[in-house]
Amino acid sequence: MSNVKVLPLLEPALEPCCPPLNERPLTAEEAERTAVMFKALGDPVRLRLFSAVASHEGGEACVCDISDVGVSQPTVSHHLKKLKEAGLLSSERRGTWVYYRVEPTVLAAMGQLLTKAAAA
Amino acid sequence: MSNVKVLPLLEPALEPCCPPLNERPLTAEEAERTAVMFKALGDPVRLRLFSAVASHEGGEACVCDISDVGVSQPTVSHHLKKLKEAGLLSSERRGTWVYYRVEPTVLAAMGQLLTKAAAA
DNA sequence: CACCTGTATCGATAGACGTCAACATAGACA
DNA sequence: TGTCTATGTTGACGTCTATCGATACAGGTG
Repeated sequence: MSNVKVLPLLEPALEPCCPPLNERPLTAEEAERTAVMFKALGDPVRLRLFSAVASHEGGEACVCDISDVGVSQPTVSHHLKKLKEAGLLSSERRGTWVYYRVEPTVLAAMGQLLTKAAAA
Repeated sequence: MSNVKVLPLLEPALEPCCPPLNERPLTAEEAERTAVMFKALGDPVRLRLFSAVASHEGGEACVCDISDVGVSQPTVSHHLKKLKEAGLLSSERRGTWVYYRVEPTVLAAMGQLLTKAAAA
């Protein structure tokens, strides 16, 4: 089950998933895929976890490095899973610890959705 | 009630609310404010409405121009209110119609949160 | 004034979501 | 093998939220 590909926009990988938000109205399907990513960042705890990983040395961090966000350990695990399912983080086990790292491609795509829209 | 200021990051207006997501871990308060904006775009219907406004001529649109997203009129109104409360849209009544327009400052700030993080 | 159209609000409801305690799993080490 | 630590999963519970029909409000027109 954890092997299932749920990354919403890594399949095309060439296109940033969707056009900038001001180019044309998004289709229902485009909106569905894109909303998953924004929703993933739409929770304060997830935003802190993501920021903690992104700002950590090398753009990756062990769960033990970032789990001090005021919620229980299962909740941290749950939120990291959500971020992973949204394609924003990837994880890798190295010995005892699990390391999460940011997916820069997806991050850049999201950013361009907004900055290109803001510029025009 | 509609005059109440709920825009989460228009008060500073100088700073993009928070540092890029990879500069340092967000504080709880920063995450709280920022998550509101991402959450607003984390719904497919809202994303379509926002994209419809942003891509409309002049960056603004009447509700009647964009309300064909497959949900009832009260639901459209509800989502537009959410986007407005998040600071992403502003509205103005002109005669019979209400026009919504994008708030480019906020949009750019969100974009930089992501693009600066992706670049580094 | 009455009536029509466009938009917002109210109240209810079903489903999604965040959270936790309890338990399960994976790897390290003795 | 057994035990300890780190992380993930399960199940339950309360709250939030998306949605709708009904209704209210605003502005134009007659």
